[in-house]
Amino acid sequence: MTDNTDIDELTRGSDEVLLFDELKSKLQKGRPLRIKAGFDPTAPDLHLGHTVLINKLRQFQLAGHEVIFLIGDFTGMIGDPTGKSAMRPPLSKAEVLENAETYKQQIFKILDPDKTKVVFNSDWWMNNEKTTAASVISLASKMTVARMLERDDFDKRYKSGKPIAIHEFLYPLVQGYDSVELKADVELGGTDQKFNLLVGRELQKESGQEPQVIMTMPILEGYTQGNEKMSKSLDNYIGITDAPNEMFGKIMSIDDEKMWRYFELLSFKPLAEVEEYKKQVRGGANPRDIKFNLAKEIIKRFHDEQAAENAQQDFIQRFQKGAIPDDIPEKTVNCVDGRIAIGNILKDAELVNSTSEAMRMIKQGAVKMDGEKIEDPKKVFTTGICAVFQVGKRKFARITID
RNA sequence: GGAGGGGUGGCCGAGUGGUUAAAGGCGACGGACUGUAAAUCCGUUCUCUCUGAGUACGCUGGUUCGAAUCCAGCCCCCUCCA
Repeated sequence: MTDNTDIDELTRGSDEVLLFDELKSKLQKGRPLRIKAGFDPTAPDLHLGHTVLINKLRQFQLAGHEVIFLIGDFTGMIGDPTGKSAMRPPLSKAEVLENAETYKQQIFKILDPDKTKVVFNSDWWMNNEKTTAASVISLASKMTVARMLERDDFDKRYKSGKPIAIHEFLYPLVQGYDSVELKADVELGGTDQKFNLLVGRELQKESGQEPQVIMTMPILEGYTQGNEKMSKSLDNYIGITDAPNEMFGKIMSIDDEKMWRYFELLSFKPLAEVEEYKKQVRGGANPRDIKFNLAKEIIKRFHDEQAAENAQQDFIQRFQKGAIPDDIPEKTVNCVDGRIAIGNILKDAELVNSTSEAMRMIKQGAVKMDGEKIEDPKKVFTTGICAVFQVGKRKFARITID
């Protein structure tokens, strides 16, 4: 079981722990704690941002605690308050189970399947005598509007006159009640979840349970410029199913400052070792080489050691020595009358999104064929050619013209 | 139910009859420089059969030689009053 010297690692990277002393005393109980974390049922396509929380679960798991992975298939219907009101249509049981499988495939690269309990909150929210409309109203009676408006998101919207739908108030209550149902000792969530997690504490107190400790984890920034959160819609994410080379490249393009954040939140290396890296950089080591370690560790986690090694070699070949990578996709494009223009080749091979973009790329000197720059945007090719086409530094395809 | 404000390109946001594929910013992309980092500089950023053409400013229709800009109807969003 965890001893107190581990508490720094256990709370590593966390944004807030409420209450820290309660966590300490819970850890001293000498029994495995019940660690809860909830996930949306609709987005089983995880990226590194999601894994910040999962990594934290892993830490608790390694320390001997019981991890409860809650799939919010009922709360998912309400839709977490984000301003877009509207209930989301419920997923069918089959869809939920399918998504759960996808989740498992992904999270078990980090968590131990034998020690992870996966639960669905529809189990106690739907078709269950305990939770009738009357009990929901009773639950709602435990919270006041003023208290609800303490939530930052609600507060801002209320003050600025933006609408808040009534059902949005139910979300924190429902999520909070989940903690009662699960008798959670600790609940993990993103910083944006703080309010919801606190509601869990309140409701547990109401029902005579010792309140859960809440630990919020920061939202990981995307790997591209700026500090926006990593998300699919901003296309600044590193997916955990990304191919090794892609992962390697993305991690290498993180800027040096942000790299430390990634180390703190994503690496399993002890804090002391990370400190050592920082010292090396201060002493003049090239941050790129430190970043190599990060990239390899992450790829090893989601692929394997060999893949990580290969990705690094490929990276060195490609970017330090300017070679063409060896795992480039094979594409075949068809021409109409035995002829096809360069713009259409690049578009059909998905190297660009439109022929207009192809034109621009050529004008900007970004297009190469077998390493030779293509200057003529109207260049026409005929059947039977097979060559490596390149757009910019990253996009390659071996294209056969058929 | 009444009064008012608003819907513009990935986002923010100018533009109130023509020189507007639509200022500016952000983001993204390409090039230079590098460590495919950052910063910086230059360029690009609707589509197509690309020195030309076609679409485009919530939707539909109208006025006009010409509309994102004017008119009518409709849809959606917001504010205040009840």
